[in-house]
Parts: sequence; C-alpha cells; structure tokens
Amino acid sequence: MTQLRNSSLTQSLTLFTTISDLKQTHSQIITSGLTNNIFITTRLLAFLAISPLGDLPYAKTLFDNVKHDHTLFMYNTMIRGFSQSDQPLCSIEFYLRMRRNGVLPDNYTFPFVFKACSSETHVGFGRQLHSSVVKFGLVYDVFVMNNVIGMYSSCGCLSDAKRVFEEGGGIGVIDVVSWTTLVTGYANSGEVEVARELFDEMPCRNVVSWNAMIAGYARCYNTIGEARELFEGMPERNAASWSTMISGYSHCGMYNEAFDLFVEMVRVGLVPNESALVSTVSACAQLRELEKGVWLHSYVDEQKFEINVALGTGFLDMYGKCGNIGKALSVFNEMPVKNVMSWNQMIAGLALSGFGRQALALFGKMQMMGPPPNNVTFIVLLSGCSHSGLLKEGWSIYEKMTGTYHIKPQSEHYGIMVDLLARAGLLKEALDFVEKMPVKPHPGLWGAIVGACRIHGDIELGERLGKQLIELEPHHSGRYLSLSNILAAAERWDDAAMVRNLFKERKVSKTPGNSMVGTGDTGDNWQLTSDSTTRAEHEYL
DNA sequence: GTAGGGTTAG
Repeated sequence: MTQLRNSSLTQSLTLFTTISDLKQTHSQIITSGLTNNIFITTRLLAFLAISPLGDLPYAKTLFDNVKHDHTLFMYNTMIRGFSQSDQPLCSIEFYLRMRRNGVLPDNYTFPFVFKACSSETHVGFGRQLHSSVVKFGLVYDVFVMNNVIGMYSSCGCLSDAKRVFEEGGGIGVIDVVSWTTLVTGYANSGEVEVARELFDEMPCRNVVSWNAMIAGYARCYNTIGEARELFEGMPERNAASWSTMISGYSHCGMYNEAFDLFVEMVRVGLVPNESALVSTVSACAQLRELEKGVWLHSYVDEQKFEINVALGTGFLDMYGKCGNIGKALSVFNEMPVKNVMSWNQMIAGLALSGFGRQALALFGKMQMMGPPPNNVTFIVLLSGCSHSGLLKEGWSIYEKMTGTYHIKPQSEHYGIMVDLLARAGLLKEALDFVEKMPVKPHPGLWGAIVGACRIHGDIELGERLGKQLIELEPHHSGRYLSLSNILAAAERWDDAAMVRNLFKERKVSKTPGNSMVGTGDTGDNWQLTSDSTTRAEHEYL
C-alpha cells in the first residue's frame, strides 16, 4: 500500500488537472487513512466545488461523508460552488444547514449566498440575509454590500438597491463596482436613461463600467447607436467591450454590423472570446450566408480555438439554416459535449430541411443517450412533423410530451398541432382540438384552419369560421383576405368581391392610428367609414 | 495555512 505523506499529497492536490486524477488521489487519501485531515479534505472540496473541472455532486458526497465537524471554510466553499451552478438553491440550503449547526457566517459567506438569491422568487430570503448582514456588522464590507446591491438589482427591486447604495455612500463603503452594479441594475430593468445619468455621475469609471453602459444600450434596437458611440469614445476596450457590441448587433437583428465588427476585431489583432464567436456565428446563421459562416469556421480551426457546446451548437445551427445539413451533422457528431440545445438545434435543422423522419430518428437517439428533452425539443419536433406531413407521428409526439414527459403545452405547441391537423385535411379534428384547448386560442389558430379549408375545399366550414374571425378581429386585413379567398375558390365571385370591398371601405389595411398620420383623417372619420358599410354587407356578415 | 466583486454567449 502506498503510504503518502501529508506534504506530498497537498502538493499533488494542486497539480491534478482532471477529475479522474483527483478521484485517484482521493482513493489514495482514503487508503492512507488521511480522511480525518481537515486541510486535505478542504482542498479536495474546493477543487471539486469551484474548479471548472470540478464535480459538484461529488463535492456534496465528500462533504456529507467527512468524519469531523464542517468548518466555516467548507461551508463557504459549498455555498460558492452552488451559487454559480444551475441549482443555486443548494447554496441557500448549505447556508441554512450551516446556521442550524451553529457555524457563524463571515464576509466570504454572504457574497455567494446573495448571488444564489438573485432571482425574483428568492428576494424574500435575500431581504432576510440583508438583515443578517446588519446583525453581523458587515455593512462596512464593500464586497458584501455590493452583493446586496446586486441581489436587489437583479430581483428588480431598484429602489432597495438604490437605498443600499446611498446608505453605503453615506458611510464611505462604495466603490466603482457598486456604481457599475447599480448602472447594470437600471439598464437591465429597462431604465437605461437612469442608468446613463448614474454613469455620467460616476466619480471614476473603468472598462467594466463602460461595458456595462454599452450593454444597457445595446440591448435595444432604438439605443444601439448610443452603444456604438460609447464604444467608439471609450478610453480603452477589452475583449468584453467588443463582444458586448457584437452580441448587441446580433441581438437587434443587425447581423451585417455584427459580422463586420467581428472582422474588425480580428483585423486589429485582438483575440475574440467565446461570446464574440458565438454571437458572430449566430449572425451568420440569421444572414443565411454560408460563405461567412464557413470563413468563421475555418478561422476558428486555424486559430485552434476549442469549440465548446455553445459554439458548436451555433455552427450546426448555421450550417442547418444555410442548407448544408451534412456539415451540420458532422459538427454535431464531432461535438464531445452536447446539451439539450445542441440536440434541439440538430433536430430543428433536420426538420426544417425536410428530413422529418431523420429528425424523429434523432429524437429517438436523444431519448436513449441524450439529455432529457424540454419544451423546445417538442416545438421543433412537432413543427418538423407538420412540415413533412407526418400526422400520426406528430400525434404520438404530442402524447409523449404530455404523457411521458409531463410538459405542459404552450401556445406554440397548440399552434403547430392545429397546423398539423388542418394541413392533413382533418379540419373537424383541428376545430375540435382548438375548442378543447384549456387556454384561450389565439385568433391565428382559426386562421390556420380557414386557410386549410380553402386548400381542402371545405367551403361551408371555411366560410363560417372566416366570418367569425372577421368579427373577432375586424381590423386585421388578413382575415378579410382569407374569407374572400374561400369564396373565390367556390367561384362565388360576388360574395368574394363584397368582402374585399368591405375590407377596403373599412380601411383595415391601415391601423386607425397610422391612417391619421399624414392623411388628415381623424379617428372619428375612420369610425364613420367603418359604419358606412352597406346593409347588404352587414347582412352578409 | 487556504478565498471574493461589477460587463459579453445559444
């Protein structure tokens, strides 16, 4: 048996780079009888809980199995690990467990547990924690207080965040991070003007503060120009500044601008980061410009950048949207790690390229060896079935979603199901489906059935639904056109013309608000036009 | 004896 000395173990703990190395070392620790060594256990825990190569469930198991009492440091490590995981509630559980066991929190505990309650649903606990901070005399710790501000900000409680910020200012515990946190809070709550006022008031700014303000402006198409202005005028830029701007363009639908800025970033010799790459790939996908996407892919290969899940998913989306489904498949197959979005995107690519059956087959594989499907998986699958006319398969997917996976259908799922049934000519079934829906159907669902009635020649049903739909949405031009098309298909030219006239007279092609601009029309006038419908037209409807 | 923040991603 290998007898390890304490010091060599400690050394090896800082050296391993993979989880299997660590597990091997852990088993050596167990066989060497060193499990009672608090320091070694702590080092292991920290690696497992915090390192990107870590393994949180394994950390939890180790935590639960230590022989001695847990130290404050161990609790802090677990709280920190879970605060940046997908189960932040576990941080709160560890905090409560710590308090139950009589361990007192310190200035390292609070920042992470505040992060864990940065969602509207946990603001109540956040408030309790805030009063604990006061009780433990930590209001002079700027790290703790900035996290209080951050917690209130991301929970949408801007007035609380502002109050804490001002109180901090009163006792001299705010710094550039406090300002930036508050600027971000206002920008994310849609109060970008307030964010800008604060930004202008800042006693000093650094590159992160500038990036935060740019991100606030870049969120929205109306203000992206301001974002670019700040970007051009800032004293220094880092990779995040560029990727903030690029993702802003991509998010606002300005895909060419996103791509051009990425090219500019590379041209000036900067190394793009993960998020710049992901945003640019997504812009190429939206542009449906295969050449740009291929250029980006070869650039990534040349630079020997690692293609992680997000980037890989972006590439397969791009190839799928640009019509190169074979390349999308090879990217998908080569991805070492795939998440639910990667699978969804690949299924969508197949479905939208007309490979409905292959999409279903990939879903079968996903059920066996992939992550659990989510609501998006089913949207993608159902629309694939609808696209390829796979009626029976669509029904069974829908049943699997609600039965096996207990996913509650949303309006998207309902819409696709109606489309699927109506396209297949099952008009009565589609109608039945809409009438039995537990939520109020969107008028568009009836519209889909009316359209299908025309294609399948069910004039009677189409006419009845078409009239109802006009009553439901008298200002929607498409509703008049659907009815008119149905009547024309039945060669009832006079009726069809009457509906078209009605539509013209009601001026429904323009919304009342818009028609008043530049035409001299008044709202009353529009109303009058609407009322001037002839008796025959009224009777027809 | 060990530690920490605010910006960017599908």
